[in-house]
Amino acid sequence: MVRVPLTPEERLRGERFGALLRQARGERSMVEVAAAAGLSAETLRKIETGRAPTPAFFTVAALAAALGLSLDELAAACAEGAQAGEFRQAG
Amino acid sequence: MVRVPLTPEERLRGERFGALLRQARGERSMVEVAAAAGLSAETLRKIETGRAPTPAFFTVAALAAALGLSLDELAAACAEGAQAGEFRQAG
DNA sequence: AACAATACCGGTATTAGTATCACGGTCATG
DNA sequence: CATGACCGTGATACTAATACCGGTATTGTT
Repeated sequence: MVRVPLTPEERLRGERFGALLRQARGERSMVEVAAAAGLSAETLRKIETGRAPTPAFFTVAALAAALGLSLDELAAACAEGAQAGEFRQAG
Repeated sequence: MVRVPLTPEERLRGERFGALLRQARGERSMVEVAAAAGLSAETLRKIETGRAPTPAFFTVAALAAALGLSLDELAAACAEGAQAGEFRQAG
């Protein structure tokens, strides 16, 4: 076992992370936001649904820029949720 | 061609990114910082040397927390450096 | 010189992220 | 109803991130 599989906690964190992004996307379409961030819509979908629980840093950075989110707040929101075991909205 | 290989620009960005992290690490050892961030020292080394140019978001978040860095500033610093010639948006 | 700690490098194994292809649902058109 | 366009989704293909092992060089201590 050279690479540890993602833990359930990490997957849960990914789901919260995706939920935050989806919420921030609001009424905008996946295609539009994905294009603005330079990703494919499928990749954005996977991130939002938690099927890609640990996306690349620059992918997230591009998404955050397209959505007007702060990376620090995004990470903090997920970390907080992980500690409390509860989903806490940012802002 | 299902997944586009990393472009030279992305690799260069990874090198700048790693250099920033190494600078922020200062006198602390790789082992210590890696442990603080919950990574293996080899992974930290690869990130710092640019051999892992696009690390995972939460990996970077943990590193930034261990180093006392802001994710937004980190991303901004790399984006600034990327002004050299990176314009690959669709459209 | 021997020993220990740190950092660099190549190879290797395994999981995960990302892009393309193909399908179902909805709305507008004819 | 049939057709087409758009969105979201699942399956598939392929590259990259992460971790472990062994070896090497440098530095500091004894």
